[in-house]
Amino acid sequence: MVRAGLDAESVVRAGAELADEIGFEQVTPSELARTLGVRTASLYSHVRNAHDLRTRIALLALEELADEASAAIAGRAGRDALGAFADAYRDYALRHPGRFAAARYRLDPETAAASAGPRHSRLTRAILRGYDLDEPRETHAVRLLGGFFTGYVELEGAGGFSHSSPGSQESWTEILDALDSLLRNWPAPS
Amino acid sequence: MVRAGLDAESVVRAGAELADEIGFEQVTPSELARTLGVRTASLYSHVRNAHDLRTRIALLALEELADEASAAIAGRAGRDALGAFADAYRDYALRHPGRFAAARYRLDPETAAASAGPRHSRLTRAILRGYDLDEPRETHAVRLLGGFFTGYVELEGAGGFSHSSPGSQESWTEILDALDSLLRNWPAPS
DNA sequence: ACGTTTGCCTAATAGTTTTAGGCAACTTAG
DNA sequence: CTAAGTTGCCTAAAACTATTAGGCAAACGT
Repeated sequence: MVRAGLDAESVVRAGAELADEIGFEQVTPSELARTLGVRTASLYSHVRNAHDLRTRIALLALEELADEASAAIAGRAGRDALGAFADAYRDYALRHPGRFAAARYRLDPETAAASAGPRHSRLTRAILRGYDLDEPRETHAVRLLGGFFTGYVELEGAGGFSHSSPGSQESWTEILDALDSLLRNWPAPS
Repeated sequence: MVRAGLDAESVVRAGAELADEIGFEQVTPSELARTLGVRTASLYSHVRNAHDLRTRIALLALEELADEASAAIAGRAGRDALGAFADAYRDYALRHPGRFAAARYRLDPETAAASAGPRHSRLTRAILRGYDLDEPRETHAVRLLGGFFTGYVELEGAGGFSHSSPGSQESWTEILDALDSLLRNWPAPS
């Protein structure tokens, strides 16, 4: 019998691949086993259960996303860094819709804390160093950016901006300009 | 045999209720049947299949959300309307996490077009009337707000802002002030 | 009261998730 | 180069889930 030669990592990687093709929700042990050409039960040596499989795909996606964002902002600052970071995020989502959905899979608190999630906040903070915001404003700004990137890309992926003009790319650029301007002129607290 | 007296509407309503309790992803025909005290097969007279059940819950949630947002902005304008709208959104999500997740369920284009989704855009546009933005800026602003509300609430729900100060409520208010200021001073196109 | 509608049931089929135990394909050490 | 150990995959089996078909009786309109 010829072995497929799988291990935990290759299984999760194949799961991520599959997610991009058929959607994260549709990634199940049985479906994944089918595409790998093995019996469903065989996956259980590499992954604890369906939830564990999804969790590992989520962790992989968070890591990849942080890596790409990190590379994108290296050597940049201000509006330049903001644009590069935002584009890294959006490009990843468009290129890997299933992985991006995975990145929003609900993790239990301990897993989330040990994930690349916190790295995302740190990267966002790094960008904000180019704008001098004091605390707590910097934290507000991190949350504004994180929320906006997440939500915009989700709505775009759901087709919310198709069939209407202007195109999504134009809105994206203009909104980044607007946010850049806001970060440079954050209003005084009321 | 005592009947439960269900019909399509009550089944969907119970499904929404269940979603808030155990999470939208976990709402399945069998789980719903269990809570309703009927056999799984019985639900199939009211709902075509599992996907149809979820779609109907999504449509209900979109409708409810639009109703609440609409009521919230009645008689308000400017920062006042913006805050009321945003709070309606966020309050709904905190009060009904399962329904809110349902509202982001991927609908096929025709269903989406016939849903309350477009009403959400119209409501957002109504708010923006208080700020005079010309096209295409108004569209950009709709997308900025829609994206931000969606994403912020999602991250908050996932626990992204717990265990760190300042509290989420403070960020929320400050960010709304900041967005209000941005809408009044949207930068000229580059 | 009568027929119609409809809400729910049982029965059956096909597929998914997960556990247990086994064997053969590789790997490593003597 | 063989013996021992590890590991990757398999079959078998139990417990669910999704879905279809057909039937009966409760409720409803006349």
